[in-house]
Amino acid sequence: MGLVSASKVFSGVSEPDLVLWNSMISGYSFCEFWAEGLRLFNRIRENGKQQPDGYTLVGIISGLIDFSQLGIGLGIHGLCLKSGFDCSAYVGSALVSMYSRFKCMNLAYGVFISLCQPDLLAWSALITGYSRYGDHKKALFFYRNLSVDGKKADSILIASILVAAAHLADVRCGSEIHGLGILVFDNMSNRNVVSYNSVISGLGLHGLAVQAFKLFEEMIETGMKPDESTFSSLLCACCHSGLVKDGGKFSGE
DNA sequence: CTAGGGTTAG
Repeated sequence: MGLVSASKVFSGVSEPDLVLWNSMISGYSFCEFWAEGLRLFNRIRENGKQQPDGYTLVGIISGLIDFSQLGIGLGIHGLCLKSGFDCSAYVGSALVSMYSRFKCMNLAYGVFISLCQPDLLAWSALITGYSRYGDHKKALFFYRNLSVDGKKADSILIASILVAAAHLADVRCGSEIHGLGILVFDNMSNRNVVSYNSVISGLGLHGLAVQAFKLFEEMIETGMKPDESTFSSLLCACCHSGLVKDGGKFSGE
């Protein structure tokens, strides 16, 4: 709805400045009209009066959400590498994020290491990408490197870390990784139902049902309202620990 | 004056 109004206003401007172009492109991207954004991008270049800048590129890149748009993304990436465009750190992070969304982790990593000073968002995009790709081990590996780099994960990144830690039930390095998940969780200031659920499911997968129940009780005590995912995780914990009777307690819910 | 990362099970 807002997009329609925006494009009406935009089309009424005879000579939009770069900020206007960029805002419109971001608007299209945000509403998943990447092709419209790309059309504007090409119009800027055809006009020749302005050069797309970092904002323009980030706008386009962030609108590419599906693997089928990989070709477009590669093309934009190529343009970024060419001189004449202002490639800020934002653009690099946006590219890492885009390739992560496409599950092209080799490409994401390639962009990541080319950044001289990757910021928290670039780290976050990479780590989340590995997690989404199913490589939780690598996600946690890079999380460690982030700490080595002297950076501190914020609440957004922690959400991904917890998911990765919860999924990693590898017996050999399980306890270590699980410890990391717990450590992150313990240091969280603002836990919510999702973060509790993530850790409860992680504990369950590691066969630590007793700890999972303990956390569940803590959750209740703090006045948090467990949801279906909480109970699902608790049931899972019972399966992994052979606690059939305890599982029965939750089945009535 | 505009822009980039995230959230639960099997």
